[in-house]
Amino acid sequence: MIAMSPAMISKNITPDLETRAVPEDHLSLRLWLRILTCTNLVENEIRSRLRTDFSTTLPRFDLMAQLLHSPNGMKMSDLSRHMMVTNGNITGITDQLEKEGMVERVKVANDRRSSLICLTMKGKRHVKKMAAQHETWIQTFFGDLSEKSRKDLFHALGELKLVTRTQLSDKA
Amino acid sequence: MIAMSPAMISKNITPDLETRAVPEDHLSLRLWLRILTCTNLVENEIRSRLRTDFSTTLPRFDLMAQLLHSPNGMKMSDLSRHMMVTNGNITGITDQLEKEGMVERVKVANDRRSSLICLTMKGKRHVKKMAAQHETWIQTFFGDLSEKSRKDLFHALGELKLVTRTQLSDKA
DNA sequence: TATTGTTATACTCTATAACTATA
DNA sequence: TATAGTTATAGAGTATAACAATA
Repeated sequence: MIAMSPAMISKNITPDLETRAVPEDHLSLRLWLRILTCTNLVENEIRSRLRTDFSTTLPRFDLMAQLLHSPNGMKMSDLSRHMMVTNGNITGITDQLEKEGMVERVKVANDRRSSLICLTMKGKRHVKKMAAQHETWIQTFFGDLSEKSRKDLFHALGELKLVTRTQLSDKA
Repeated sequence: MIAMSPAMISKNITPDLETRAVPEDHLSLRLWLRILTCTNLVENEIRSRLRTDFSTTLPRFDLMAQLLHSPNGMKMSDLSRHMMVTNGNITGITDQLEKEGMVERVKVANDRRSSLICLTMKGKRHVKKMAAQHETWIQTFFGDLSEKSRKDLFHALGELKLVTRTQLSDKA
């Protein structure tokens, strides 16, 4: 028989990362494990669907989705920061996408070190389709949550992001 | 100069995955991108510290942390479900940890196909140290969030986890 | 027939670090 | 000196799928 895929694993069972936390553990840890579980749950499913439906991967989709909202293109260092991965990775993903005709490196006049990564027409068409589908997926996943719940969660996570980032840069 | 590591990237700048969302995007998508950003922020830092301080990786730590709360060991299929990865991966990680003397496969009488993965004494000592340190990190990251905020967030994410899981198993 | 776990394969993504070329 | 991007290297993690042993 075929082994279970992560997407299948996410579905039909209750235990997850969180299960390792015991009641005596502190709130912060349990909170973190719950965040991680939610993320893995959704992310596994998204990765699986991107592969099945569009023969692509999450980082590739992320890069193109970033570009979708930057009509004038982005520098690779910008992409690196936005996607929270190192420079060399962006080079690799860009190389692939360029080979597939999805993006192109456009030289700029004022700084000859850098170039702008832009979607081609083909890339733009393609990522628009994927992004629309992606958003539908997310809406389905979270659809049973009331708008108020989603808004509250959004704001609470904004606070979390802020304090976490503060902590991380404090000790840098 | 040395390229920035993900941990460094996470720190000193504002833009992130979320930045790709524009105001017209729907709430669910923006919520998802924010969750993802929070997770990446913390996860990158944890991965980096596990590597630096303990020469290990997140999946390896996760597996050992799971075992810490299962004194009688766990079957590999259990670990697979808990960690939300496929069977073969658990075999690989277990092989590594067994080679390092951190865990052992213990045969059980009633089902000769499976064995229980247990922490060795060495592994138990080691993971206890790591888990304590890991919890301290998390507490620091989230430390500036009030207890009420953390509790609210915890419950809200519980709801999210529930509805997401329902959605995912509904369409299975 | 179904399950547990292993193996083999191939691939993506990743960090690190040294490097080139600009600025 | 600092920045933008590339390259080389090496490794981890992953899915897929076929497989053996057992249930």
